[in-house]
Amino acid sequence: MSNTILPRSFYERDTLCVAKDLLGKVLKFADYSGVINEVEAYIGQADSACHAVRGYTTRTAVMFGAAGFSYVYLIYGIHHCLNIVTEREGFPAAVLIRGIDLYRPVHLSLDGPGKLCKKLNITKKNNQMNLTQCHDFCIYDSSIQLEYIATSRIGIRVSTDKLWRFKII
DNA sequence: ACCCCGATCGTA
DNA sequence: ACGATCGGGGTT
Repeated sequence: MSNTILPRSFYERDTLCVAKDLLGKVLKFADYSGVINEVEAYIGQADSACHAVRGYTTRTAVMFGAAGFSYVYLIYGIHHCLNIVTEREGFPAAVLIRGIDLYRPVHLSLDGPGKLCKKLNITKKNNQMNLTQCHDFCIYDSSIQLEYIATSRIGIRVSTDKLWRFKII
């Protein structure tokens, strides 16, 4: 398993490429490590499902910022969701981490962005953190190459023609 | 100051 | 397939 932290240049690319490439990579947060197995892409103001569709606001500011930063928000008043900002500065986009196979400190399949954040104790306090410079919160490179499927995004009632959810099979 | 609704989850 | 749930983003 690689110990190389994915650099800014990894995230500062086309969001669909970043999303697919994140499959099989290792999410590290505090004492937790797990292999990413499901993600979704949210891309720019032309994507009506993207939070930034209505432009620059307090909440979406981080999506307009530098790639490789976390975007954590509360959904349904209950669940937190973890995203990683992508693309160049000024272009709002991110990849939602929907599932990981946790292998440290315990083996556990975490399917669903809310469950994932709850188990790892990721909340808004972890919003806007730089994932490219610290071993406490980052994503490690990996040579794992796996097949995946592309589907429409979960819980989204618009743009269902966009197959921007990617899941390892 | 307040209204509205959602990038979910668990149960059926 | 569907309803519970409620914090906070966006607008007044």
